[in-house]
Amino acid sequence: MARYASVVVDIAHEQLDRSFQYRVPPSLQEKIRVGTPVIVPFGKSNRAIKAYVTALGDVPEWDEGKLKEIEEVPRHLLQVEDQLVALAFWMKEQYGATLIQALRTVMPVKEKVRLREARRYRPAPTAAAALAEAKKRKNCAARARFLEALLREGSLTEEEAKKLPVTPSTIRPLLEQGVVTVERKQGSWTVPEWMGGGAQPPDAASGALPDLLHRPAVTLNEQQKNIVDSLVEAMDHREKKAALIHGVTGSGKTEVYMELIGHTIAQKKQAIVLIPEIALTYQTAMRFFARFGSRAAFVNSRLSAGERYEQFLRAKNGEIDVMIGPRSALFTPFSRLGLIVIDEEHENAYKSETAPRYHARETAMKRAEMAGAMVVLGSATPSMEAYDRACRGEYLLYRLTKRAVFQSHLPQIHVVDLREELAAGNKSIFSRMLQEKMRQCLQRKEQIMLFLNRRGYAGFVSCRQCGQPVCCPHCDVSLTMHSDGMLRCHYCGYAVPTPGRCPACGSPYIAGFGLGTQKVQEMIGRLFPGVPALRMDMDTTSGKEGHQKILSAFAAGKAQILIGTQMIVKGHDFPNVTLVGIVAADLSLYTGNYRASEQTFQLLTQAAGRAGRGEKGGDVVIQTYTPDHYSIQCCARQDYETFYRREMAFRRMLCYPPAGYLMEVLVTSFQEEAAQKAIEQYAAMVLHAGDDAERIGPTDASVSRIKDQYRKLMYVKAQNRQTLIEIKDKIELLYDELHRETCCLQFDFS
DNA sequence: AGCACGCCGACT
DNA sequence: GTCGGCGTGCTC
Repeated sequence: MARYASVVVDIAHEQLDRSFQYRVPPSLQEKIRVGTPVIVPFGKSNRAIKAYVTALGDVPEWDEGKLKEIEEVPRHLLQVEDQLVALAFWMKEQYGATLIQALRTVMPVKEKVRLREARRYRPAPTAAAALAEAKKRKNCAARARFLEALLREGSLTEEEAKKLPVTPSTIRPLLEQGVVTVERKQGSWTVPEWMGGGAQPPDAASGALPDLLHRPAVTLNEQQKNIVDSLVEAMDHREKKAALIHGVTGSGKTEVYMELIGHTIAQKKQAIVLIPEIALTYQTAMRFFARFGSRAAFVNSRLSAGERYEQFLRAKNGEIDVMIGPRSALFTPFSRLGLIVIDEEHENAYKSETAPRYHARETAMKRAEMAGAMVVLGSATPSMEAYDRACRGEYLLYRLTKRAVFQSHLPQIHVVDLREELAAGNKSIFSRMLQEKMRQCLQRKEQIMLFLNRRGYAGFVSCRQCGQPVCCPHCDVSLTMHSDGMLRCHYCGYAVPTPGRCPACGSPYIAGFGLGTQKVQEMIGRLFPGVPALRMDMDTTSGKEGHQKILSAFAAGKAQILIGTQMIVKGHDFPNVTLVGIVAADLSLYTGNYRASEQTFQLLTQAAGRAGRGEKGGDVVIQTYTPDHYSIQCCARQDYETFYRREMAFRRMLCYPPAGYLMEVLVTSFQEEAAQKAIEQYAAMVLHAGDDAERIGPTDASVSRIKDQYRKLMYVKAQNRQTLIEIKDKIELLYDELHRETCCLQFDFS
């Protein structure tokens, strides 16, 4: 039995973001495990606070005399929080991260900076008098400073107060006297500002809620009805823990989700709906409000921390039954969770980019298992992982093949071989077919989307003489040419004017390569003078509001052509779009990632789905230099099954996921030798691990330096996940022992 | 975060 | 001397 326990204290502050060791009294030894919530005395006043046990041991890591004793194990805690903490432990174990990082992920409320932003000081009516008083007295300089600024500005944030400078110990007495009030930004269940703002849930005032829950908002077609019936059965009898709905774009998956959520609520349980951030539109929000009224709530990255906190609080208090949001909504503290829906399950937005690099799909499965809930996945182009599991019977599998929208047709897809275009003397970036279709479409006064998986103006600049591209001195990536004549690094923002001569060999034969949205826009301008074309990519707009503006302008018909990268094909419906052009499908096909084919298939299918959302039908033109590739062929025939089989064969052959498991080990350091040495030691360890693990690398990462940090990586493949986790644990131990000081270590399971 | 500690000027 | 305002630093 362990005599000492390390705990993390349940307080929202950076400086407390570490563990403290306590003695475990004999009476509690049976009860205390890693992850157990405990009450401990803390600080000079020994106030009792809640903490979680992070480690157990028999060695005191602190002056033993100063160690305090754990007070108690609380009896009836909010089980939700404890469940989420357990989930954090699981995530740490599965994905590799510090416990603190994992806890922070599941308890996003505790964010120091954000909470600060949400707080505002305002002067009370008595403030002016208090200021005069403070000025009279000589030892109240800070007080006067604060009150003066407050009266001048009307209100101050905590940040602004700090700059004056004024510390909390000056403000506290003023708050107690009521001279100053503090205002926390209150969230509300109205549609948030960023979604068009202000509107109220339709039935909020009428109290017509119970009625709504039992009445289907729309009539379901036969397919939808069958799926709902079967899933309700599965939910009630706990036959299976998960299901996958493979439904073509526009086949009405949302209606199925709504029914299932309605059923969940009727069972007095709660539901979480995960949506890729970009797909959460005003229309979607209104549909949920229309059905579930104020029992539904949304979270979103644009919400202030205060608003988000408010929503999570409402969830904890049982005031809501449905939470809709991006992957972080998975950690909504519902205590009676019954259903998790993951829409567009294949989206890579569900994979976290920061430690713990969890996948929302896998983590949802774990949370559902803990809570006894059901997981329902939906996609028009299921991920290889999900479809593989469904095929093997781990998930129930359903298909929705009919478009629910009346009279809408699947688009006609044409594949154009760009090699033939060149042979025929067409040097334009638009094939003859695309040009012709665009012309016809413009004549019919319909709209066109041109899709390009690239950003910037003309890609990189390289020398024809020596072949060297112009690179960023900090990041070792090629710089991208922009229309203002500057070359920019997409990682660190480094910018330099386009050189007239090659920096490497001095040759004047230096020029740009590639294709960007700006270039496409220019070509459109030349081909169709006077036709308004909008462009949307990372460069044209700063922030998501800008994107929204462009999309609304296009939807309102202010332009006939929309040119853009991935972001234009996700989630938005434009009924007047009858032509979608994919300028160069190859751009996403040869990125050097083993998922490139899958991503291309998904992207093309999605882009194709944008055409003909109205009654008019539509055309899709895919331009490519490799028209025979199965991603393109299967997309053109709208044949997911064949794509899946071809891709799965490829994955099996090379043991890539989901046929095997793959772990990336990334070491970063300001000192190149340190990173190199560390990765080599880890590599040697994998070799000794024997078993079924296979090592790839180590090598420099494809971007070998970012912001002056060197990046070394290796991959480990194995037949089962546990092998990889064991290797990960060993590497973590070695890292803690030897490289902690000089390097950062990250894992990525894909 | 929340609290004690210690420094400093002001006042009985 | 003592009191209150104010900044600083620590919490096993």
